[in-house]
Amino acid sequence: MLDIKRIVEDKEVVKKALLKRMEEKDFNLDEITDAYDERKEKQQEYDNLRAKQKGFNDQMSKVEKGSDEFKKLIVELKNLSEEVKEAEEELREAEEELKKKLEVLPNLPDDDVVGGGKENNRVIREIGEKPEFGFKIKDHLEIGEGLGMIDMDRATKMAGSNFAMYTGLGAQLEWAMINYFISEHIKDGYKMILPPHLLVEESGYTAGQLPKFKDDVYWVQDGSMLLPTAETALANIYRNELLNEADLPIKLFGYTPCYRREAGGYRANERGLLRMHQFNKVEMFQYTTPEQSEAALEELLNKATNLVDGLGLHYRVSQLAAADCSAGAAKTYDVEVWLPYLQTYYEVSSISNVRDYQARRGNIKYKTGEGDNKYVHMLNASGLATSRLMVAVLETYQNEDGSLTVPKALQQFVGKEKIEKGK
RNA sequence: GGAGAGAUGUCUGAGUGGUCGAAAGAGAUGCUCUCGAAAAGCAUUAUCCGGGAAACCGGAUCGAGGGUUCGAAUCCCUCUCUCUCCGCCA
Repeated sequence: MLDIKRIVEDKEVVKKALLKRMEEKDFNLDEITDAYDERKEKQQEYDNLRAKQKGFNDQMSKVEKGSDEFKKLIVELKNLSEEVKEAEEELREAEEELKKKLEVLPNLPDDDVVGGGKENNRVIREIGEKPEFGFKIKDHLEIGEGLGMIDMDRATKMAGSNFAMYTGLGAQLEWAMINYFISEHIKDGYKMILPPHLLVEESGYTAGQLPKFKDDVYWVQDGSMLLPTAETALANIYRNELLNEADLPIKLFGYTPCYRREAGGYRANERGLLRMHQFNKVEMFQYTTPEQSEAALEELLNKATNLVDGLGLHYRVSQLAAADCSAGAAKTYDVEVWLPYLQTYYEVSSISNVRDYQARRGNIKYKTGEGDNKYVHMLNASGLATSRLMVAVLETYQNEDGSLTVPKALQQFVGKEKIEKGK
């Protein structure tokens, strides 16, 4: 949620920032400031009427009940009461109207974020080299299924399309990655969280996924949603709470599966583990002061790339153009690993500074040393999405004989250096 | 799942229709005292919206939403959550 005052005071600046990620026809700031003025007016009317009404309280308490004077006052006050109720209703409507217009606006991109969509994403770092193979390589499914690590057919039988089942060493390898990430985050002083997976609607709203993405999440019968990412949970830990400045930054990470309907459908080549209704992800999260958040974003980026480095995969880091950032993000980096079979880079981590966007939606503040209450800044970063990394690991570490070398960092967790057929 | 009790400010907790944004205590902060600290005394101590340069003024907020009433923290209804007892169960 954007700060309405910012829109009122700096309309042109806000407009210019939004134009980096939206087309002019898709938003209208004048409508918003009009709605704000309308609300202000309705509030004034209501406040005045209420003040008048409350002014009679003293008098009423002193007049004898049932006396002529009492009866006379009642008649007058009944009318006033009606007016107050009308004004209250109008105020409520004006407030709702303003909120409705305001909450659909995405965050303002940072100054150093370029405008436009995907095509303007800027690769800022490229690490390692595309692996060379002296043989015809297989895709991750062929390797994984060949080694008994993944069973797509049976997963589909029990769950429907676009679900995967990890079996045997496949499950162990997936879990090894999670373990590896967890141990690194703990080393870095991040606090581990295992949150609920079913969340109330309000949580989706605070994280910024609702109302926009209501068709992309799974809903269960009593009105809760299955979280599409641990971020949704981690962004709600302190909802409606007041934190202390001394406690910031708060650094957390959580592991959950991510459940997504992927309502848009699939591209033909996104087979196997690339886009699933359920995938595993370790998510990092920080609550900071406004002054701390930019450094925190860089810290999270470094943590994410360190993990990919540890796996020995080739990857690049992109800074996303405004329209490619998720709605809440002011600035986003993507870490994309190289997939040898598809000959393309795929996102395994998205690192975003949402600044106070989620904090406004969830009313999350901190008390400064001076005693002011200010909105916290919040940052989220995958650290990392393991199911997609599995694709890169399977393809990058495949051997000509169909076996798989286990990346060094994972060997202690898998208990093997190599995965071979039938062994 | 059944029965009951409850939800008030940073915390504990009083408040059953008007003078209540809310007693009292704790905590915190400031001042006095002190070489310093403790103790003691005094003072201050919610957030949001609107107006104002400011002092300050008006309004909202006592779990959430609705209702009754001229008037609601207080009465009624619904919901959420917490606690106790019983049942059931990883």
